Amino acid sequence: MTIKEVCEKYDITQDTLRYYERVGMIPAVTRTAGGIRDYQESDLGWVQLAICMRSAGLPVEAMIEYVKLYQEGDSTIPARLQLLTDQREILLDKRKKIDETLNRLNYKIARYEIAAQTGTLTWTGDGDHDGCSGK
Amino acid sequence: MTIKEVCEKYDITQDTLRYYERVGMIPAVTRTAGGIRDYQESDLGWVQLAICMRSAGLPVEAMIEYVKLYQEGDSTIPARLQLLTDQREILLDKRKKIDETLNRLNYKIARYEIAAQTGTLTWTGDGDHDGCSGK
DNA sequence: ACTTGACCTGGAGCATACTCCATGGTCTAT
DNA sequence: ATAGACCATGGAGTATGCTCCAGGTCAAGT
Repeated sequence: MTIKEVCEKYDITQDTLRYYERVGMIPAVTRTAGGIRDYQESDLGWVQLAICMRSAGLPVEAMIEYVKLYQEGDSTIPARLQLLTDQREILLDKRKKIDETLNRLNYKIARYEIAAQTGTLTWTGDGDHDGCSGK
Repeated sequence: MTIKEVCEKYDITQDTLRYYERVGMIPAVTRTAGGIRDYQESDLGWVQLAICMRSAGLPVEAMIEYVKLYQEGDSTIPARLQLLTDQREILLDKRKKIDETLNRLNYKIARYEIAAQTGTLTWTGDGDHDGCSGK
């Protein structure tokens, strides 16, 4: 599979894909004799993983480390497990923050929907400036 | 309340707080006669909101726009409602991506926990290179 | 063999969001 | 009224994660 096809498949740019490989976020991709990338299934697996991790906002650095450990063989399994659980923690935190912000947004949106009718914002009067207090 | 106290209260640096004000992510903070920031409750409300939105990863740009609209008065209520719902959409998407990545991480972690015992990774044999396929 | 389009590399450039000075003013206690 | 702590501003610098060339190579069709 050419880089162009992979990019279309995953909706990502060629530059990004080459960048991922260059920094070591994915292992070196299979090449033709002429030096042109020819993605195999296993290469695609890494591409998918990289895209998935990045889409959740995990640092490029973490993936680089993971790939590095992977290439060092089975002795790094405990280290990889540690890395994965660390990243999971980070994502759980992140999701918590998002949920908090969603609560706040929902509260504000509810007030704004009323305000859009009346033309003026109603106040809770609890010092909640513009509905910003969250809670 | 001085900038120092606010920073300690919200665990943020003075530079960041001044930056937020400078770019317009929060409205101009109350000052003493000498020009020193003296945060009032209403100022704190905005600080809280800014920190909350940023902690969820919403762009600084969006907050700047929101504050700008807020300062233009009630006529911008519909625009503000729109902005808030747009940002909510973004957060919902983001949470979805995180959940997908968490699923994938959980799957990998489960396999690694077994691998940490046996010393080798077990394979699903479905072309799921290193458990990367997600699904 | 030649054209043409896709691909290659290395390196510079860019957007976002801070972060870090240097220089100078404010304030409080002695 | 002077030290010492804290604060202000403007601007430069940094980290992250791409993104965009320039100049050259590779490969498929004619």
